[in-house]
Amino acid sequence: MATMKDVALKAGVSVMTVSRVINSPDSVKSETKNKILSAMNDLKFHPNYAAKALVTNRTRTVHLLIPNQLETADPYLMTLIAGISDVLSKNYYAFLLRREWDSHYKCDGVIAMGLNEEEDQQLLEKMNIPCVLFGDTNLSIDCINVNDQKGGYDMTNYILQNGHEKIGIIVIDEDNTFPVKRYNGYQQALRDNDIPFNPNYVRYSNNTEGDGFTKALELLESTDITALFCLSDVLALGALRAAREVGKVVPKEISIAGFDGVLFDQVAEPHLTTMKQPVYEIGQALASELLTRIENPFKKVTKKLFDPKIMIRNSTSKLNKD
Amino acid sequence: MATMKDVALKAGVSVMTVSRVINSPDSVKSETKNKILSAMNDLKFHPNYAAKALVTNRTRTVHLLIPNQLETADPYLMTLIAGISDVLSKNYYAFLLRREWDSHYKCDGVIAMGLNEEEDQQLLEKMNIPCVLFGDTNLSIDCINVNDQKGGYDMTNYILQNGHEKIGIIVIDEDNTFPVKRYNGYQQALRDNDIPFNPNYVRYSNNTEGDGFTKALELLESTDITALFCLSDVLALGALRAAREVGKVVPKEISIAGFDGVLFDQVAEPHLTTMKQPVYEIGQALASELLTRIENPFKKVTKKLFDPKIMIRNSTSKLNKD
DNA sequence: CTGAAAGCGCTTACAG
DNA sequence: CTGAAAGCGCTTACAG
Repeated sequence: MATMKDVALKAGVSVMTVSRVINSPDSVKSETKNKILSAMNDLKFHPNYAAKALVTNRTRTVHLLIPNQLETADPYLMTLIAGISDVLSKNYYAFLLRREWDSHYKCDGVIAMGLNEEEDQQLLEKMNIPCVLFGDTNLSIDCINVNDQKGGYDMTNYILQNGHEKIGIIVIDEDNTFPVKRYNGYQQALRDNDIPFNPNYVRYSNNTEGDGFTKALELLESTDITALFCLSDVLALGALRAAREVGKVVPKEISIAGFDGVLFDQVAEPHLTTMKQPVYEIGQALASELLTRIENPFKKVTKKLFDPKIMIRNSTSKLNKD
Repeated sequence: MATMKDVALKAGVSVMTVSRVINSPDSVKSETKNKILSAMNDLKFHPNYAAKALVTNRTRTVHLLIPNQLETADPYLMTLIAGISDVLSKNYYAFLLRREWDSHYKCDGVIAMGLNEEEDQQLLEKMNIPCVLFGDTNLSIDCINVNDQKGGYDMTNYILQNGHEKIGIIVIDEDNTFPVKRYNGYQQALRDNDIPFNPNYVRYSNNTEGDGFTKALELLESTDITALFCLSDVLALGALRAAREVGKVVPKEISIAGFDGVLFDQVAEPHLTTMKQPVYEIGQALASELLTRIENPFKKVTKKLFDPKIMIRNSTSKLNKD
C-alpha cells in the first residue's frame, strides 16, 4: 500500500502538502494539487485510517446502542440495521452493536434507540460524541422517528372512508409513547369525521399474537364492530385468527387492519392491510444524520418524522364494507 | 483515556512490560504482572486499537462481501448478518458490508457469500487475508454451509412416515447447487423407502410466490399427489394459494411443506411445515470461524455443515394423512 | 524476565 | 501557499 510519503516523493513535494490535498484542498495551489492528485492516482493511494485515527482521535467507527431488552434477531430491528449499515458502509464507516451503556472503546458517534426519557438525558450528558436517536425527545439531540400519530389518524380515516363507523381498536399496553400516539390518531380521526368515540370498542393488549387473539375475540363477541384496527401486525394476526374462530369472514363481515408492515411485504401471506413504517429508510436517515453531525458538530439540531404509509396487500384484504 | 505509559508509570515498569502483559502475559514474572494488572484496573486502561492497528497492520475490522445481486434487506440475509454482528461485536470487531470485490481499505478478514466457483477461486488467490465462506467449495477455504441434502432427505422421510407415497416436489430453477442437493435428498429418501420416483410429480420453478402458485396448480390439477414438498417457503406460499384455488383443504386433502423457515417463526401465519435453516447460528459460526482463523492463520481448514430442522407450526399444518 | 530506541502513517502546530 | 519537526499510542527488534 502506497503511503503519503510515496506520493510526496513521486510528486516532488512534502508529505504535509499531500495531507493538505486530502484535508483542505483549497489551501493548495491547483498546479501542485494536480501533480499530487495524479501521483495518488498512479500509486493507487488510499489513506491509512488507522494512522489517521491515532492522531485525530477518530476511528471511522460508529456504535449502535441497542438496549438488551431489544432482540437483535427481530425483523424490525434487522431492517433498521440493514438501512444503517447500508449508508455507513458506503462511507467506509464500520460499526458495531453495543448492548451496554458503557464502552471503553472509542467511536466517532452513536446511534441509540429504545431509550426512555431518563436515558435520553444520560445520552446527552454522558456521551461527549455525536449521537442520533431513533425516537423522540425535547432534548437537544438529533432525532428521527415514525409519525405514529399520523399513522393512526390516516388508517382510521381510511377505514372510515370505506364506510365503517364502528371501528374497534386494540392498543398495545406498553410503557412507550408510540401506542398512545397511534391511539390519539384514531381518536382524532373519529372527531374530525364526527363519529362518536365508543370506549367499549377499545382493548389493551400485550403485543403478542396470543393476547391479540383474546382481545379481538372479546370485541368480536361482545360488540357490533365492523372493522378492527390493531396497533401492530402481530396483534392483527391474532385478530385474523379470532375472526376465523367466530366464523366471521374477513373482510366481508369484519375488516382487520394492522400496523408496522415490516415482514409483510416479503411474505405473500397474510393478506393484511397495514400501516407500513419505512424502517429501512429510517435506518439510512439515522446513519446519514450521524455522519453529517460528525462532520459538523455544531450544526443545528435536527428532528425528523417519517410518515408510515397504508399498504393494501391485495383485493381480498380491502377494507370495503361490501 | 489512560495509556500504557500511564500504566507503566503507576506500576513502576516500562511501557514495554505493560505491552507484554497484554500480548504475551506468560513472559512476565507474576509479581510484576499483578502490579501492572492492578494499575490497569485502577486506571481503567483499555488499549487504543488505532495505535495497535497502525503498528500491527491489523484493523479489528472485518468485511462482509455480499455480491450486488443479493438484497441486503432480505430477511434471510439480515438474519445471517445479525448472527455475524452478534459475535463480531462481542469481540469488539467492527464490520462493514462490501458490495464490490475490490477494496482499498484494510481489514483483518472477509466473510464471503453467494459466490460461484470461479469467484471462490479468486477469493483464495486475490485475498491475502483470512476468509470464511458461506457455501461450499473443495478449495482450501474455511467454509460453513447448510446441509441441504439432509434437509431434503429428512423432510421427504417425514412426509413418507406420515403415510404419503405420492409426493410432488417443486424445485427451484436457479444456477445454484442448493436446490439440486435438496432434490437429491428427496430422491434418496424415496429410494431408501422403496417408493418409486415419478418424474410427473416434479416441477421446476422460479423462486417466487407467483411461479410457485402456477407450478403447484399444474401438479394439483394433473396428478394425484397427496403431499407437495416445495424447496422454499416462498414457493410453499404459492402452493397454499393454489390449493385454495382448486378447493383442496390443507392438510386434509393435500399436505404442503416448505424449506427455509426464516420468517415463519416470527409470523404466526401461515401455518406451514418447513425445514428451518439455523441462519442466525450460521452467522455466528461464520464470525467465530473467521476470528479463530485471524488468531491462528495456519490452522487446519474447517468445513462445517449445519443441519436444518423440521419445524411444525401447529396442529393444522401436520402432514398426517387423516 | 525487563528496558531503551526506533518507527508504523498520519496530523498539528509552528515557521517561512 | 509550502515545509521541517514533533508526536499520537502502540509494537518490533535488539540488548542486557
